[in-house]
Amino acid sequence: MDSLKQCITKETQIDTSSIEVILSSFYTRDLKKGDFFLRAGKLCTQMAFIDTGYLRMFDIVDGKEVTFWIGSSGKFITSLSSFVFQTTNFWNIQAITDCKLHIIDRESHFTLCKQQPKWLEFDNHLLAHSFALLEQKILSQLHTSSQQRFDALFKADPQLFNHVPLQYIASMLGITPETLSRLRKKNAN
Amino acid sequence: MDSLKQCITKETQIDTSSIEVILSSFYTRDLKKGDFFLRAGKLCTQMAFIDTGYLRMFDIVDGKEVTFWIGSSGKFITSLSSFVFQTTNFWNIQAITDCKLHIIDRESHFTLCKQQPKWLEFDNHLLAHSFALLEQKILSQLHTSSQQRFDALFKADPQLFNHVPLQYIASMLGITPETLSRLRKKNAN
DNA sequence: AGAACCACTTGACATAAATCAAGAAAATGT
DNA sequence: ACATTTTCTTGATTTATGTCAAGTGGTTCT
Repeated sequence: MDSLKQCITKETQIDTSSIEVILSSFYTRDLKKGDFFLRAGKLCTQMAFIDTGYLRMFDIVDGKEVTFWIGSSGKFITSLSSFVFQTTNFWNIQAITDCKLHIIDRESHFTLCKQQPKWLEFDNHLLAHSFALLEQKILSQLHTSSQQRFDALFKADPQLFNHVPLQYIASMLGITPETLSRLRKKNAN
Repeated sequence: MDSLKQCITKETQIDTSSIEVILSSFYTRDLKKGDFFLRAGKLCTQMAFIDTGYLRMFDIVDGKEVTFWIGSSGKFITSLSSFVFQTTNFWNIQAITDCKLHIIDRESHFTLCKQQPKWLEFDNHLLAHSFALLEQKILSQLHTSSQQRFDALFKADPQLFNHVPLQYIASMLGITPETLSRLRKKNAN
């Protein structure tokens, strides 16, 4: 759980005993490529920290899969509104590669929130950050070209393109696989 | 505050004294067309229920205004992550028409959350709903055409087009004013 | 009321991106 | 290791949308 520990301690000053309590609320689970972490229509009762691997969050619209987000190591992944508010979740979350996850259950999470102020603080940070990310994503969809979105993503996480089927990346950028292929070619020259 | 009362009671069963306490935490404020409810760079310490009028939430990118959302009567408007987590807000919120708002301050809000379980419940609903809205908006930007987004908006709120400058609506849909003009023409025939 | 401004529309044209179709490359299963 | 399937690339073409420019109608201000 070293990576998770780092992720938390990077964000907030925290004493050894507290971090240990927090870490002990997580358990580790391995997913094989293709396994589902969550399916549409279910309640989401778990939040996962991605130790290694990639997962994608997608919806099926008019029979087509639309990838909303791809999570990679060092990030948390969950269907946030369902996890927090127990509304019906409509996302699918699936492992794109073999994954190692550190998972916390909903009840453990809320217990921790009450008992460990530092976890509450960290969780608040996570929530605010997630919300800001969504807003940023919308903003970029509203006024940037495919080219610009590709460039930004490539700069932010070049490794992604080596580990994840490009069709998912294309979908996440709101473009077709063909267009992504051409942008990549341009980028290489 | 009748409209606000209705908005809350529509969502949850609540006794008379509780709703009165909640309503008394709000105060009313009028905005003139063009007035700002919030400016980028500030902390957001207020959440507003729109009794009458329209407001827009926008950011300035590369010198251009990008409208993120337009709020109309019966909705709440605030820079949510800033209001909840006191992170720096980067949205501008401006009255598009004269507006009547019912406002609650951040401290009052958190006091209410502790003292009135029904308000906490209602707030949870608001948060979950907001989050789901953002997700939906991203999804629609990722896989629908201008035409489809226009149709959906026109169906959801035809009145909007009579009260709000079309350039803001265009921006919110991620298209140019010219394209919106042509879609409207098509729609009329 | 008139001047100035602003918002919207329209047309001509340019461009980005989607679609369709074929083939190459890579990954997977046996 | 081979056959099969999936994923990616490439080219030709079409389509949707953006850009530029001009003109119209409406609103606001003094």
